[in-house]
This record gives sequence, structure tokens and C-alpha cells, in this order.
Amino acid sequence: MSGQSNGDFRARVEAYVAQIPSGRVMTYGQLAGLCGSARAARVVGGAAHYGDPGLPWHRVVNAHGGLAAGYPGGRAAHAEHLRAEGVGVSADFYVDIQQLLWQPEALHEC
DNA sequence: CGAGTGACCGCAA
DNA sequence: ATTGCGGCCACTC
Repeated sequence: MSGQSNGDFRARVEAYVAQIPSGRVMTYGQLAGLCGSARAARVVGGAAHYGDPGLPWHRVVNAHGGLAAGYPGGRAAHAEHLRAEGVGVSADFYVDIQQLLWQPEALHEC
């Protein structure tokens, strides 16, 4: 059937991405883990490419804090968006995940 | 329905 | 430090 895969997994990923506040970033692996499959980081990337274009995917980076390679426009565009959000992007297109990595649990601390 | 693919991750030489 | 490979999961055509 033409099935519409519920996208149960993807739906949760989009939900988290949509909740990422400006100036913060999340990793694909973390999003996958929060959604139930820590090893489905690739699916998160797929959701970004085939998912809702209205979500701030530019706030999603890899586990190393590097920007996505296949982002529409290139890492340069990705970096520009992050900088517009107030995120400091390194010359090598890397962000300080240690400081900008946002976690849902952080809400508890706040 | 079947097979391929990927905006990843981690490890190895 | 760099490069290459495989594995894993879910989505798309």
C-alpha cells in the first residue's frame, strides 16, 4: 500500500527538532536515541531530507558537532543559518556541542 | 511488495 | 593526523 508509513519514528524526531530553541543544536544520534533507536541516526538524516522543510534542520548537527554535508546549499548555508541564530560556527563548520548541545532534560534544570 | 538509499556513527590500518 | 569500511535503522521510490 501505498503506505504511508506512519512515520512514528520520524514524527518524534520532527517534534524534537521543532522544539530546538534558537541558539541551540542537537545531534542526529541524540535525536535518534530520544526517539527510541540510538542507532537510527541515519533515519534522522533521512527525515531531514524527506521530512518537513519547515523545520529548523539547520540546528541539527552530527555527533562531532560538524554541520551536515548534504545540506541544501552546502555547509556554508548551514553555517550562515546557525550564525543567524546566534550559534558560533567554527571556520571548519564546527559548533561547540559542549555548550550549544540542547537536551530536553535541560528543561528540568532550567 | 521489494530493494535501495542515506544530511550517521564508530572503529581500524 | 588522515582515510576507508561496515553496520544499523527507518524512510522513499
